[in-house]
Amino acid sequence: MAKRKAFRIRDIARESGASLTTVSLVLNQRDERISESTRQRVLAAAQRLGYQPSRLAQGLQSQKTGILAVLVPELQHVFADVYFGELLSAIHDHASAVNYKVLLEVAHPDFVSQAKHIELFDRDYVDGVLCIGVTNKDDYLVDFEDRSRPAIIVNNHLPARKLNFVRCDYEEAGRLAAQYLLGLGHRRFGLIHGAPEVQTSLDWRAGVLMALAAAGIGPTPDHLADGLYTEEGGFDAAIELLRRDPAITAILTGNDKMAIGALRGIKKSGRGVPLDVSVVGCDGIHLSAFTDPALTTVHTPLYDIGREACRLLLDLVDNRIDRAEVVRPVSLTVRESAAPAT
Amino acid sequence: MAKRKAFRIRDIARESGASLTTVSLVLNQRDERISESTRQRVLAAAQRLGYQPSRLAQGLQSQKTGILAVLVPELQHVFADVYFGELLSAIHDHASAVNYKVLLEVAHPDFVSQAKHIELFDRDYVDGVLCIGVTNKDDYLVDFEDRSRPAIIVNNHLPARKLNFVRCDYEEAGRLAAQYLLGLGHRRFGLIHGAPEVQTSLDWRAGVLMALAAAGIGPTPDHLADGLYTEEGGFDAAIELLRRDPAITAILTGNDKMAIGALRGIKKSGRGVPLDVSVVGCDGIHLSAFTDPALTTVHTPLYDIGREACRLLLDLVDNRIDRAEVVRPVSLTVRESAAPAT
DNA sequence: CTGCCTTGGTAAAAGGTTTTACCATGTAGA
DNA sequence: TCTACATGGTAAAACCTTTTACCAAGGCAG
Repeated sequence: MAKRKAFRIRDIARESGASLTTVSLVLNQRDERISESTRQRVLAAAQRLGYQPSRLAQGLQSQKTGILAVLVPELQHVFADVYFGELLSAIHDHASAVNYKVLLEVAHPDFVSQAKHIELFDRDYVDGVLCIGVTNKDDYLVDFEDRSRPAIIVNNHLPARKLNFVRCDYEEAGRLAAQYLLGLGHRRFGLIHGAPEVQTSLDWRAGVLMALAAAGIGPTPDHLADGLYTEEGGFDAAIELLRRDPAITAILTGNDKMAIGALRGIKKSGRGVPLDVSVVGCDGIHLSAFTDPALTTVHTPLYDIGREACRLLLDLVDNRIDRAEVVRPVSLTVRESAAPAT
Repeated sequence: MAKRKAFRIRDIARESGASLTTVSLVLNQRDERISESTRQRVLAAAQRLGYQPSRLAQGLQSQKTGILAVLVPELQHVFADVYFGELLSAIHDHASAVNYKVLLEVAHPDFVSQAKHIELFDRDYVDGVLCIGVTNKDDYLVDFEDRSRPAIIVNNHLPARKLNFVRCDYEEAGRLAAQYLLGLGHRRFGLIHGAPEVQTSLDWRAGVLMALAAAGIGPTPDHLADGLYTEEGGFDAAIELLRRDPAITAILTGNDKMAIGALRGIKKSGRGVPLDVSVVGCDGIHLSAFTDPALTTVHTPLYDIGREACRLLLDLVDNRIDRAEVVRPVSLTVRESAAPAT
């Protein structure tokens, strides 16, 4: 079967006996000047033929593509990660609700070295970009400081750059977790943070340390470990922290994956959670409710963040706003993994 | 800062003193008839201005979009699932290697009821579609039987429909798993299969039952359970199967997520793996190597399948082939979760 | 009867690229 | 001196839509 060509505006003009212009005007509701009878004839023909305008031609004319790109980092199994998955779902949901399409891009080294992030705009692929999982080392983001290429950093920010962002308050997240554990009487803490080139990782750590300092507690470098944002990393870090200081009674982690790893690491070290060691995670991913014990964590509204980022990107694209710098609040979700210090 | 317009072919024509045609010919290497000096002038100008052709205009002319859609089912956390993630990674990798972009679509009820899968083609959004996670109930797929809308079913097939597919041999997967356990001396089996509307789920089950029948074993319906392709489902199913027949010594599952759930369910039922009950999974996802005990499973080459599907879809798009029906072999990965029957 | 305003509609341009068909100019052969 | 044919290049059409500018016909006032 040969390629059946879709009907074009010309076909429906012929079919309805009107001109191209008339058809276009009717279809776009710019039809103040068209008589009702003509309008009906055109509409009927369009309906009958199942006409759909070509996005290519529309885009050429309007200089809009109707497509947004989501730029994800090159990580082992990015697309199998709940964190990225949640953001991606939110973005896709909102985009398709407003008739936008979502293009997927992975920011691997070739992508940035060949300036593909610019090509996305210059070659008319997309109207805007959502960047997720960025780090302070992503220098190519400088190309998005310019208003000419609308972009939003999702759930992160780069202090050194003037970029739009929508994120939640990771400093507050750290503070909440620490204050909760302080309230339970803990005085000896281990911190498992994520990759230090990720700004929110630093924010979270700063929040924790600030709260501890306010309580007169200044943990040594010995009480800090990088959990790489992974379960394995959290596992190793927990074991290492307890080895360095066996008197630790509480461990805070920068995300839930590391907390899940830490749970296992603590058990492996021969201790119980929360009886010997309390754990407080961060993010509130679905799985965090199903660990054993269920994880006490700081809930970051990832889905909201994704949707809001998408919404604001479109505001940027359509020039309804100039800048976007949004910080959303976080909240503590108390479950079973933290208990009073004994 | 106002929107800085990208340079167009007209700009580089003016800049190099050549005509639009000449510029286009040079840039597309259709330049047998252009003198070397003109060629160099054009190339230099294009380089200097950083010219990139508009895909919108190119697409309008060539009637090709350079974009492929990936259609994923509407599932809780699709984008956080290793199975879909692996396929998505493979598809994206191959597509971008050959300069195609990947558009993301979720096949929720509205999407199909509004025939958005057809719109994707008729409105010139994409050149082809890759369908992952389809079921025998996805009637809209009938619209892809027609050659005019190139599509490939990824790692599945629909016996009732004449659709292109690239998948692995799930019947063989079931057979391999069963034969391995038979070889270890097991005679009493429990089967945890995936959703019955998924054809490969039926294939796997048929493969297992065939191998068992060949050994003179005909399990009753009591030995079958639906694990919904999820960890929770596998957990529940394992407990239920062992309740129905406490003499079961081996459990086979249709994917690794269910196997991971089954591992926990078996322990919960007070038995050890593999001492009391052996388990063999299916797929060989990354995580399957890190369970305790490490999972013996049938490896399905998901990444290969995804890449091959993408490759063949492009062959279809460019009319290099007419049909694609590919079945890839699977292989057993022996680890620790299955042991000789006692 | 002339000029002007409505009403209903259309021709043409613009958006950016590729491709087809054609046009100069120069050279060689007869 | 003319034909024949390379060589090097360009104008214009085509892809499809939206928008701007314009036109024809009818009605009305002056």
